[in-house]
Parts: sequence; C-alpha cells; structure tokens
Amino acid sequence: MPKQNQYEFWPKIVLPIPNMSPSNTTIRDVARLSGVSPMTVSRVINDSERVSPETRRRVEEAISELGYVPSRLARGLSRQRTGTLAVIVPDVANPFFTAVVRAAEEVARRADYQVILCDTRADLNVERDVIDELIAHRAEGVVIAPVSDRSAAQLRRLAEFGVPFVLIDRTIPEIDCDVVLGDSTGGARQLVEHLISLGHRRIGFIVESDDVSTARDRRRGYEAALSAAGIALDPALVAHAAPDPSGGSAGMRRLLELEDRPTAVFTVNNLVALGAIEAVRAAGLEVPDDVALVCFDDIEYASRLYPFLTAMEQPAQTFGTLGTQLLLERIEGRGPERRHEVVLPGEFIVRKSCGAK
Amino acid sequence: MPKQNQYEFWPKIVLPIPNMSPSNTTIRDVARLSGVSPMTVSRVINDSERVSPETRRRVEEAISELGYVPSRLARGLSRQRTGTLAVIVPDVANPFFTAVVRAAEEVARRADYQVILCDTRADLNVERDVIDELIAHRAEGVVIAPVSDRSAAQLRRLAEFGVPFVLIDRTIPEIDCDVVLGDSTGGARQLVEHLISLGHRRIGFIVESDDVSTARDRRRGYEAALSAAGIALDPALVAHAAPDPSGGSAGMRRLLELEDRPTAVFTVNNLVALGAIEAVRAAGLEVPDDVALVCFDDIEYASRLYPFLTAMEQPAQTFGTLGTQLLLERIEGRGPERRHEVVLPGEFIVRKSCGAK
DNA sequence: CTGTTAGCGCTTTCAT
DNA sequence: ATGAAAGCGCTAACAG
Repeated sequence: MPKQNQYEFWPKIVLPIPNMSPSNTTIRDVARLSGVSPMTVSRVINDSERVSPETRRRVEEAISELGYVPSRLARGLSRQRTGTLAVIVPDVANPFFTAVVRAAEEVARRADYQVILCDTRADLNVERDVIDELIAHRAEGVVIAPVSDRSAAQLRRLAEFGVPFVLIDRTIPEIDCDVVLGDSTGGARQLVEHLISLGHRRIGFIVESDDVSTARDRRRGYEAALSAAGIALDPALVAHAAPDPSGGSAGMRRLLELEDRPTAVFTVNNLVALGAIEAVRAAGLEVPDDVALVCFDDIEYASRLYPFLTAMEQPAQTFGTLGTQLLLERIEGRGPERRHEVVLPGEFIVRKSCGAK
Repeated sequence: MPKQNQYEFWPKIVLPIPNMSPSNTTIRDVARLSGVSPMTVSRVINDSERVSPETRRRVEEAISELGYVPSRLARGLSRQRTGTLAVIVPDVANPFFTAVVRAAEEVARRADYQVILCDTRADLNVERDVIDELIAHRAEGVVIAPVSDRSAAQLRRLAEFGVPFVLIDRTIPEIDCDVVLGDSTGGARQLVEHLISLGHRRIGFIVESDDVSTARDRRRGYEAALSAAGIALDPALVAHAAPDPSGGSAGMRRLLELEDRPTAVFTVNNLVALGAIEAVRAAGLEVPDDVALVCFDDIEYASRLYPFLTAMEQPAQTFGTLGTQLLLERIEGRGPERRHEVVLPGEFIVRKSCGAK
C-alpha cells in the first residue's frame, strides 16, 4: 500500500533524454524558403482558392520540409476567434457525465472545434475560476451542467462577454437560454409510483440541496406520486445529502435511524444510490429485502457486471450531442431567436434493487 | 425510446435570449480609464511589484468597472508560453483513466496550468490529430497514455517541437522519457499464480495486440507464472482481442469454443473482463463456477455495488499525480538529466470472480 | 515607479 | 494571383 510520499525519491535510470529544442518555425520561414510572401503561405494553409497550383506546391513542400505548424494563438488573436468551446460538468467520474462529455466532444470535433473539458467537482468556486479561464481563453461557447442555481452569477458573466452557452441536465431559474433536460419530474414520479405499486407506503427520498433544478424537479415527482396515491408526505423521510456516494451513505443512515423507517428509498441519482446501498449493508440489512431502492441514472459498467439498480436511465449521449449541436447553432448565428428547451424522456429499467418479482 | 432524429423539431418556448454583445475590453481601455499606460496595467494584472499602491488601486478599479479579462491568446503569443498542458488517454470512460485524469488535472491546476483533456478512443489517427492540435496550441507539455508502440511517430513529433511529455501506464520501446508504470509483469504473475494455487491448470488469457507494452508485460507475467508451475504454454489459450467489453466477449467466446476449454481466465484489463463475463453468462455458464476470472484494474463503482472482480488494482490517481509532477519538472527545467522510470506496485484484491473460498 | 518602442505570428484590407 | 501595411492584445526590454 504505497503511501503518498513514498515516491519522493524516484528510482532513476541512466538514459539520455532526447534533445529537445523548440523549433519555432513561423509563417515567414516558410515564406522565405518557398520564395513567396507570408500572405501567400497564409492562403495556402487556409485553403484559399487564389493561389496558383505551382505556388501552392512549392509552399506545401516548404511547410513539410520545415515541419511548420501554424500557431493557433496567433491565428486566434488575428482572426478574433479561437475555434474552441468548452464542456463543463460537476463530475467527469460520474458515468452519466462521462457519457455526456464523450458525445459532446465527438460533435464538436466533427464541426472542427476543439473542446476544453472542465470538471468543477460540484464546487461553485472552481466553476467560477474555470469560467473565468474560459473567458480569458476566448472560448467561443460553453456547454455546461451547472453546479446549482448559484451558478447564475458566472453564467451571467459569460453572457456579458458574449459567450453563448447551453445548459444541460439542469436549468437555472433566471437564466434564459437553450437547455437540454431529462424529464426529472415525470421520471421521479414513475420511479416512486413503481415502489408504491409494490406495496410500499413509507418511501424515503435522498436528495441534494434544493438549489439544483433536478433535485427540485425530482422532489416534485416524488411528492406527486405520493399524493396521487393518497400517502401523506412525511418530511422526516426526505434526507438531504451531498450528491455523491458518501452523501448517499449519510442520508441512508439517517433514514435507517428513524423510529418508523422507510421500507423503500428513492435516491436522486446513481452515485447517491451507491452510497445508500453501502449504508444499508453496513447496517446489516439488505437491498431490496429490508429496503427497496430506486434511483435516477444508471452506472453502466456496474449494471453490465451485475444488473442490480432499478433506475430511470437517461440518454446521456443525447444530452451531450444535442447540447453541443444547439451551442454550435448559436455560435454560428444559425439559432432561432427563441430558446430551445428540450426534454428527453428517460427509460425505466426494472432490476433487482426495487424488489419487484 | 427516443429515436435519434426525434428531436429534429425541438419544442420551442417563447422567451427572449439575453442580449449578448461581445465586450471586447482591452488593456488599452483599462489604461485610458485609469489614466496610465498599458504597461502599467500589465504590471498590475501580473502582480509586478513596481507599481505604487495608489496607481494599483486606480487600475484595479478600472479593471473591475470595465469587467476586463486579459486575453490568454495575446499573453501567450507575447510571452511565448501558454500555461497549458495536455492529458491524453485512450478512453476517459474507463474508470482507470478517469481517475488518472482527475488527479492530473488537480496537480496541474495547483501549479497554475490549464489542462486540455484529450480522449483518443484508442485510435492512432485521432491521437495524431490531437497531438497536432496541441502543437498548434503551443501546449507546454503532455502527459500521455499512448495508444500503442505505433504512437512513437507522433511522440517524436512532439519532441521535435520541443514539447516535453511523460508516458503513463505504457512505455514505448524507442522513446526515452519519464514514465510512470504499473508493475504489469509482476502483477500478472501474481494473478495467474493465484489461479494456479486454486488448482487451475488450463488458464486462458485475453489480451490486446502485442504492440501495447502493458499487453506484452502482462503476457510475460502470465507465461512466467505458468512456467514456474511447470505448466506448458498452450497458444490456443491466448486470445487476442480489442481492449474493451466487446473485445472481451469475443475473446471469451473463442476460449469457450475450445475442445479443452480453460477453467480460468486472466484478462488484460477491467473492461475486457466485463465483456468476458458477459460472454460466459451468454453461454449459460457462470463465473467463477464454470470459469474463474481475474484481471488488471478495478471498476470502482461496480465493485462498491457488488464486490465481484478479483483484480490487480493499480493506483490510478498516483499515475496522474506523479506523471503530472514529472512533467512540470521538465517544463520548468527542474528535471534531472536522466529520465525517471517509476514503477508503481498494484494491490491484489481477492473477491468472488476467482472462486477462492 | 512609469512610459515608449518593438515585436510575438498570423490575418485583414487594400493594392497591384 | 500575389504582396505590403497595419493590427489583433499583450509583454519584454529599455528608457527615464
């Protein structure tokens, strides 16, 4: 079990480092070598039509001979556009966001945009810093799953700087922009109704703070399902916790300590479910026998190995694809005046954790 | 079940888009407003000492009044350094690399570097393109888990451009540079010896192509364990496959079709194991009863939900941390002449898939 | 402590 | 079809 600083003294091997000397070839070097002006070289590297085939050939030869690669910095500064856009998520390690990010990158790449991926770790301050960096970088647009409603300030900042953005997974009350959402309310309702149909009456809910739209919407769905079934809402059954495994554990522990503890629990997402399950087991109980459990979002690899979580699976890739497409439309001015609000239905997947036969 | 183009016609909501007009405030605007020269403003934003407190105050006031954010493009072009480094992995969605990436980003951020994350999808061409982009961006260094030995060309290209890089997880024969590795050979040997100690004699191996160093090294460990136990190597038991779940399935299917099929299988990594298990189940068999299984790398969330895979877990975060630290040393010229080669031991975790009691 | 002068490497605009 | 001049926004290197 390596300790953190075990590698303070690295094992060393005596081998030469390759000779690295920055080769700073510029457009002028290419121009000189091919006997034309920098402007002509510029035309060649930008596939402008107005270059004679012969000149083009000579320039291209010089380029490959010199191993010239145009500087994006200079080009960006001069053109006043960077061809870069950003994807910001609260946690890349969450399989849901991992999928979102991959899809977004794919679309961006195909449209010839570079993408900068930013992980805020659900930290508002990191998010602020990251957004400032992106402004400094003159990113042309941002696809973002914001930390919470309090991200509004930084988004307004983006808007001030004329950087278009689209929200994914989460809305923010005062922010009007394109947005790609899951059907949180409907999905939650469906999950909870399923538990009710299984005979549960005391159903817990582990959820993050109310300033995240998905948390609010899913709570709404939870309440709607209960009320439709004539079950009174018991505030003690709603446990607020961080939206990660340790939050899930903490939340579940609190629910289990209740006098009249729930027989079933709905967690706001996959990672919370994970922690909740661990807490159940730590208490010497079992899912679903002692506590049934349903949640939002799947954990793909886990489910492939062991189909356990009954979940409302959201089409993560589509969040990324669509979000990026909408963003590209805005960037390229093709977007309509009115904003898009896309709501993607989830897929209800019944597995073992809910205890359905 | 949403079809791909169901969203060709997005639902629209009539809401105004915030008025976005690019605010192009430059250092000169700030200079003008605060009544100093651009140079003084530059000094202020760079925390240079040589500015009187009063001037500094006025400048800072102007900055916040104008909402000025210095352009990284211009700064980079002028300073001839971008403060950007890149992390390249073959698959961010692989929990192992997800962890690597997060750790790397953390270290980079603390050293005030921006990081660009690139996912090559194990595609050599994507890798080449990505590296070209990074050169164009004038990234200052690269931490890379290369696709295969054939990545050598693009790494040499990096070196030509004076971009330092460190290899993680995988070495490349002709490339001498800092590298952070796991103990593939030793780890593989330990895994296979464990299977042997459980009584297995026919042990299969599902592995990717031999031009990836980890594949070679793990095969070496596999063979060493067999030979130490006096078990003859049967080439039919070594299945080559893509290093992902579908590759794992394909590989396992081939092994199961053998006349004298293996009673245990070692897979080169976590994702291959996943596919292999699916194939076993699809064949109506069970792990570990019909086929025992061990692999490299854990699938964290899956294991938390259901501790199943017997695996050689590698300290992924340390790969990222150390790799980035080494890179930073190189970038900042603090690195020693000789290269570092760090080999991190794995942790052998016995769970159910190997069938140990 | 502050300002001036030159670029950084590319592209835009306008000539030719 | 090609080139010259100017400038994108910033900072290094010198003044003063």
